[in-house]
Amino acid sequence: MERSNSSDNHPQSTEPLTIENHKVLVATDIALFTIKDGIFQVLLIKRGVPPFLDFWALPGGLIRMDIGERGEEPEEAALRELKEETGLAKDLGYLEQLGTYGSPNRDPREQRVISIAYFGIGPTLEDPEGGSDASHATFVPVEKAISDQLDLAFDHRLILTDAIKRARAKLEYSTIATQFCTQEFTISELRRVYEIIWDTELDPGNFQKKVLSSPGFIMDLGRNADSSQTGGRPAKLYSAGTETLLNSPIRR
Amino acid sequence: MERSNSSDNHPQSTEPLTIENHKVLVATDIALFTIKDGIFQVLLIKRGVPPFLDFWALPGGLIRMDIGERGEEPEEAALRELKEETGLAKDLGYLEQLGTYGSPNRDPREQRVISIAYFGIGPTLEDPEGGSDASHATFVPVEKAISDQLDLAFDHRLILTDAIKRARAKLEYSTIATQFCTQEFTISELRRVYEIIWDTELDPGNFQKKVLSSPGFIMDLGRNADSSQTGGRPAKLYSAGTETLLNSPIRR
DNA sequence: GTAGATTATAGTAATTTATACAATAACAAA
DNA sequence: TTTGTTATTGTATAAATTACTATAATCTAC
Repeated sequence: MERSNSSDNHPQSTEPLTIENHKVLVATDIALFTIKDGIFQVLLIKRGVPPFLDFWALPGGLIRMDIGERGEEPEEAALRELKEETGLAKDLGYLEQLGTYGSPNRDPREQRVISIAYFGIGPTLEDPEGGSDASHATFVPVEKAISDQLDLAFDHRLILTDAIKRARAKLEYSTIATQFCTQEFTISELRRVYEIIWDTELDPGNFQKKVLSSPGFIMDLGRNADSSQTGGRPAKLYSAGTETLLNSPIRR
Repeated sequence: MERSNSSDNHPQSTEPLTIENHKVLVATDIALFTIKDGIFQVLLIKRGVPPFLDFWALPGGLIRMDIGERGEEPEEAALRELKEETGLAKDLGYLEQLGTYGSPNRDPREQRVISIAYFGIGPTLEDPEGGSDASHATFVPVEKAISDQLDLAFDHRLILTDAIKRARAKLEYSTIATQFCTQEFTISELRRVYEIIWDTELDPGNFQKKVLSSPGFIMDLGRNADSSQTGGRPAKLYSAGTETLLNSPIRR
């Protein structure tokens, strides 16, 4: 229940607080994943301003109240900041809310800031370049990003860890793997998405049968891929199907 | 990325905004489920103040900044409001974040309010009673709660619909069903949780085997339930196990 | 006490699904 | 044309699921 009168008793405080005192800043952050050079990677920016100057961070920023009648939609703010900070031009293949991170001490500055985090997937993109207030934006292998090698700002290591878990879990019971592929792809390319993100090997024949028996997962384009680079029998080309959830999961 | 200087250009506004202008109110809401009288139910309160006076709503309220050093943890705020509004004394069996609802027009009042929604499960509780600012709190069958019979405040029908989906999905691959049971329960009681929430019938023998072959799902207490009320062979008593996720899902 | 009803639990055969691996197909390059 | 490579199909086995049967342990009615 939400109310604008805060006239009730405040046992741990003697000063009466106005409604204004309960307001907080709301930011968004995106963990945007891709597969580049055969490696599962996440988009990070290098911070150019304090706090956490020169630390790496997920792209994001404050929801602005001067856009639209009553401020931005959170998802809209996340996409705007992503484009401002990374110069990313294309639309994302996938975006969903990951969760909200709101611990009182997650931001060291005076003002309390909570963040609505998003989980996104882009197809292999041109290497983005730093925009407005990011001195650098680049894809980083996820293993490196959560390792000790890299200093991540705020609670972004926690957010990123959660996002990686989400990605690995969603591969199993949803069709999001197709979002890591180009618009036209072969079943082998789709299989390699699973192999890279799960760090495992899958049997090509069994994977083929499983994917083809999942209605709405992929659509046969009736054409073959060019095999002059890869060698071997040319593979059929497919595009992403219409279903978002799999009726029976892909197993590791 | 989060920053406290908002010195960048604002294309859709001429007035420069201070950081204070970007702050918003943050509320929490809980969809708290239980099984009562053999029916899947959710805890609702009847609002006693505008807006949405006399509408039904999920328990919740603003995160307070005058509790703790830098204000409350969101989850802490959700539990505090739940207890204030419904008089609920016991601890919950389960609570997780559902998602954040932040559309600019979700609250009709002047101040923009976003809400972090939670999904919770309580064992069959004594009927709660209205507390501080709730004129009435009661469990309502979920089908009735999302039907046209009931007027729900704000976007609480959307939140509740999402929460019900989450409950139905989580039964399949997690052990949360045990949270709908009393501390000691029989396998039949556990099966009835699935049957009630999924509105389906499950084969008792097959369910038994499935549950017993899922490591960490339930723990045998070595005692039998009293069968004088139910008739038939007395069932073994179990308590919730230590695992939270099932390796192989319970199917409908 | 016994018969019948009721519920729990165990067992079993048929079916379906998954897995491991072999066979064939379609190309490129030598 | 032969060889190498990858894609795709097939197949035998293993495992899991499903539908159903059998047995066990209690209660109630007589």
